[in-house]
Amino acid sequence: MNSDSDEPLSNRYSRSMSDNDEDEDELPLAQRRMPKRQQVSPAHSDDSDLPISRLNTSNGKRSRSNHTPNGHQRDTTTGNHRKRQRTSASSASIPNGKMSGVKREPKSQPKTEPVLGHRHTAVNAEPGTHRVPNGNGMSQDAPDRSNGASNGGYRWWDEKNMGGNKLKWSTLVHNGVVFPPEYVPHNKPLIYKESTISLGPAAEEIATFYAEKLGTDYVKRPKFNANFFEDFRASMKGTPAYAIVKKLEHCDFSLIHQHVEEYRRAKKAMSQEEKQAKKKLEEELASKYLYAYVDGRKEKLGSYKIEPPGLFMGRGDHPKQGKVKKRIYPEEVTINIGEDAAIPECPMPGHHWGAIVHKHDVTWVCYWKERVTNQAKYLWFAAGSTFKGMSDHAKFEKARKLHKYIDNIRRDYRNDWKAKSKEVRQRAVAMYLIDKLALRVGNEKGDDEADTVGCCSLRVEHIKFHPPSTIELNFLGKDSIEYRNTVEIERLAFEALKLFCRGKRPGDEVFHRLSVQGLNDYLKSSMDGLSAKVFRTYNASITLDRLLQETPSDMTPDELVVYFNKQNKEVAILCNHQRSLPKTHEAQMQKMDKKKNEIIEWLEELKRGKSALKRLKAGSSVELTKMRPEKPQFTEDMTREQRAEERKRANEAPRISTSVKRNLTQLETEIIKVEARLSKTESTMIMKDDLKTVALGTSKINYIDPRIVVAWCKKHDIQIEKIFPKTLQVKFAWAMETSEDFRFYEGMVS
DNA sequence: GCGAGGACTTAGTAACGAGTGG
DNA sequence: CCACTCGTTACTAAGTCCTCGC
Repeated sequence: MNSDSDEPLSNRYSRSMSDNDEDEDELPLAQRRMPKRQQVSPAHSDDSDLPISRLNTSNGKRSRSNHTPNGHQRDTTTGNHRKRQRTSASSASIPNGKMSGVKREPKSQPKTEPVLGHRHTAVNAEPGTHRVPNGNGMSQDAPDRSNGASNGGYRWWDEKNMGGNKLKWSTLVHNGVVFPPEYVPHNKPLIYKESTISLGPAAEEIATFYAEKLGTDYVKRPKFNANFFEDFRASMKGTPAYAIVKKLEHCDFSLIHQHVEEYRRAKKAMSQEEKQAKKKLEEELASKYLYAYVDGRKEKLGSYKIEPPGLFMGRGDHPKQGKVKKRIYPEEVTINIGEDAAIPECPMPGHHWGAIVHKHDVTWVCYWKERVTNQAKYLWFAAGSTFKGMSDHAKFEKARKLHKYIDNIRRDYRNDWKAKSKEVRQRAVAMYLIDKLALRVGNEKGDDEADTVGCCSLRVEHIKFHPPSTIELNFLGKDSIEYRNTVEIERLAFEALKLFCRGKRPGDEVFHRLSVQGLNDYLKSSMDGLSAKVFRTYNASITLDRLLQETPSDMTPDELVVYFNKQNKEVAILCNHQRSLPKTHEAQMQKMDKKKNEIIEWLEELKRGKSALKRLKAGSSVELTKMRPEKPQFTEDMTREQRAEERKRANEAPRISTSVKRNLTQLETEIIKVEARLSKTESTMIMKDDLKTVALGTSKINYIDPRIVVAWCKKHDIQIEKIFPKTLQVKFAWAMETSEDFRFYEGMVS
């Protein structure tokens, strides 16, 4: 517990206003700085305080929906204590919102001299000097010892001093990036009130974006349609269509939609050779652009393509969904490259790069501003690159380090639930929720973004209290994914939380005194580099590590993989990683159910036969009735469609009763086999239904220390490819040599 | 000290294509 | 062999966290 005197005056002031007062009129202060507190000394901890899996909660039900769980929008006139209006104001800071022509430097100045892109004029380097040997700077092909690795097989994890540098590279050479091709009009008209309207190329392209989305849920959303139509109509300005096309309801995109469908069909129906040719073309392009040289090493990029134009597909209730994302031209793009490297030729004739910079402290090769959200977009290196690998490794080492501090941190936040200062109490309860429930921290969001929340931005309407100490959380989190969890929490935290909500309106923030910055600043005082997101990584990884320790020893490899996925699922549920219900899920379940019933039917027949046989003398056999599906009757001249039709008919036809003979030994072995098949079918069904809305991949890619997986695979003699697909093996190349003894929370470098 | 925005990670989904079982 | 499933990859939106400039 920190004493008042340790605090800056500003905090004391805010405390005097709020301490122990649960006044409903209490206004959030603009200042939400947290007091510094004494350093927590590291200590080892036991295995207590595991995060509680969502499965064990009284109500493990989770669902997903596209609407606000609470069914209503926050009252912005009364209950809005949130800082908003960030982006709208900022977009105005760029005059006219355009960059073209003017070579504009991105706001943050590079450490090295920036060079505004004047039509590929080489910068800093005198012509012809300090250049990589050949013209394009990509000649010195380092030998690729990589085995498909993204970084030429460079084993950075063998180096003494990996990462940690402010400067990320000394030399950077690449060939630039590729732009989406110009639009080629198809001249299919729009139908408006039953007459055809030919659109100019600009409007036609936008209409085509929309036609591509027909059939999806997006076009059912009023906001999506309204935003689209506004931009669509604006694109018609100056053409005759502008005077005619006034309402989306009267627009019929079916001719364009037809064209889109035809194009899709044709693409699908391409011959093998055509597909090959296309693939080859793509590979040729990739061979020029997909790799860059970092300090002389060949490193793979994540992508070399500027995003093509289209409609902005914002998730959830995004205010800007449906708006048109315009085509990006080189003038809007900033290239980051080494001073000595040749400046890549601008791939679009008649255009030039927006700017060329030499920022050694960042890892992107190109940057532009996306005009709908005003967000910066970058092209980065691939997941298996040295940059990403090092940073991934550092992320997990940081999470492992947290283990040394976690006991103290938990002890402290429990103590702080009783603190005098409300800010301290709010911070302590928020930390508890972040730790226990693996919640995201929840930054403030603007009015021009979907209304989603995390821990710090939780509102009163998101929590229900069920005494003595159970809370029911229901809110939309990242990507507007619903978080729904009813969970028992510690009594003191429950009481504190209830107090935070007392007298507030539904739209008020629960932790109105707490800021993300304040929370993270405080965490840093407990452990160097600690921030809220580390808890998610830590709890996800340590949960899996511990669960895997309990692996039964008598499992077959197949069973082990199933077992792994089951534990992986626990982690995914902890992190609330969801996916949408697969469209065919219901049908698949029905199919499996049918199969299961058929197995049961056959099993009963076998058992009936067995008991019948017992009444007969040894060596005799019995007649059984086996139901077989009808076989499809194909003829030579049948078309593809006819064959499919026939297959379907046979499948749906009543099964044919056949008679088979079995003796006792045959029966007994078959019963065992069929029982095994039945149990496998049943467990697959349960698993499938369990996982229908759970996404396992996200935790595997982002939260689970890959060394845990590698160690487990080695220990149980499971091939790594059963757990990690090829791309993950490349991404986690640094973890592949982990020994089977590896434990997430032991033996880490401090 | 604060807000804006820059840099980077994390996220779900659509498209693709390899594997598989009838 | 062929259709269908399912795992994988590509894509890009949406978070986190920190720095920068006022």
